[in-house]
Order: sequence, then structure tokens, then C-alpha cells
Amino acid sequence: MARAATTSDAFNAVAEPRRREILNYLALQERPVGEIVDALEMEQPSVSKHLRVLKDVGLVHARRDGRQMFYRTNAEAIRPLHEWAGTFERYWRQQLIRIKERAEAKSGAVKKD
Amino acid sequence: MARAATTSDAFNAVAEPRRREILNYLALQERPVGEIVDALEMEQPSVSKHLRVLKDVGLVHARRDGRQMFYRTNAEAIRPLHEWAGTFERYWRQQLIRIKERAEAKSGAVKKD
DNA sequence: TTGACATATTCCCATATCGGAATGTATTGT
DNA sequence: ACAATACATTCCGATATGGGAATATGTCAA
Repeated sequence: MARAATTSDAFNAVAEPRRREILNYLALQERPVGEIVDALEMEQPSVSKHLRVLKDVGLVHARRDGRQMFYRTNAEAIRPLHEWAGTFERYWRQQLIRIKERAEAKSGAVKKD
Repeated sequence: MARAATTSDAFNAVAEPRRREILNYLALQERPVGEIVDALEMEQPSVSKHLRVLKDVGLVHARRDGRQMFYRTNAEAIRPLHEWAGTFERYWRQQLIRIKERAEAKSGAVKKD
């Protein structure tokens, strides 16, 4: 076995920085491929390939209009990622509190509340 | 060029499901490698290698105690991921509202509020 | 039909992966 | 010093990658 395919899930798909840029760009409104190419300064085949990956895991939706293909971010598909990361929120909050407490203790613990 | 290294950032590191399991397991409290091996039923070298990746991107902290190495999740390092995904929250909320509106319209739009 | 335009796919290559097996290293107890 | 324990690393093989170049596909316009 080798590394998991980027097409396997959203986690793998967004691991690629270029794909995150594309998702950011397509979040506001749908755009044709050519505009993505111009805006993000990437090669057209590269953009098409990234879009293919994103579409396969449901991170973008596609719509044809004449010769153009309009893509837009499917924000819903990013939720699982947000939720997984969110399960750690209470832990980093705790860490911050501990750091703060240690800093206060070190500085002489003037106040105690 | 090939795919970005898993050691490059947190996004790449958490793309691996096994590494997410490890992070989940080490979030509550620090654990020695052997316990991770038993709890998650993975080979020891595999666990060590994943921990190496996680440590390199700062997702876990390590502490030696005798022959054992205790690891714990550094939740702080997961925040950037949470925040990136969070920038899409308003979009998926909009999408849900639109879906709801469409459903109501279709069902006859009995109520209008 | 023919050509132009917009996008998608294929082929190639250097590289990075993950798992398994074997081996290396650090620390402790005797 | 030696063996045992706990991890870490290295080597291997199969496979997936992303970029570049070339080519294929699909759609419209004349």
C-alpha cells in the first residue's frame, strides 16, 4: 500500500495548498475555469486536474454553460473537517489557560482571582 | 515535483486517517508509545513513524521518562485547520437557508415567515 | 463542415508516500 | 558488562502523486 489517494476524502483533498486556494476563490461565487487560471496564476491543465479531485470528493459543484464550466465551492463538504478540528477546541483552550496561569504564578502571583 | 511532503504542514499530516486516530487518542492525556500500539492496534514501527511526522509539524509533544516516550496532542497546532475551515461557515449556513427556502416554496409555501 | 474557443485527459517523470521486516539505539536492572 | 525493554530508524516494494507538454473532447459560430 502507498499513501491514501487524494480522491479518497476531503481531508486528503485539502492537504494540497493549491486546492485550498481554489476553494477560497470559489467560495464567494461560481467561476469558469479560465478565471481561476487567471486569478490564481496556474496552468489550465493543473486547474482542471485539481477541480477534478475537488469534484470527486464533493468539495465543488460544476455546471456547464455553453463551452464554459462554472465551479463553486460546496461549503457543506468542509463541515466534517471543521467539526473534527473543533473537537480539539476545549483542549487548546485548556492549554491557553494553563500557560496564562503559569505566567501569572511566575510574575509573583500578585492577584489571585 | 511530486506531492507535498506530509511533514510540510498540519494539513498534510492530518490527511492520514491513522494519524487522526492518534491525535484523538492523545488529546485527553499523554501516553507512551506502547499504549498507542495496543489501543489502536497498529504495528509499533508504524506508530513511531506517524508520531515522527506529527512531531515534526508540531501536532504532538514528546517527553522521555526512562525508556518510555510519552506523547500528547498539541491542540494549538490544530487551530489553523479549524480556522481555515471556519471561514466557510457562513457559506454553508447560506446554503442550508437556501435549501430550506426551496423546500418550503415547493411544499406550497403555506407559511411565509 | 470547419475552425476557434474552453476545458479535460493522457503520458511521462521525479519524488514521496505507507506498510512490513529487519535492524539500530537508548535506558534500566542485575 | 550484559540482557531485557521500549522506541526509532532504515531498507524495501508497490503505488499515488503533481507539474509540464501534448493531445483529446465538447460546444458554438460562420
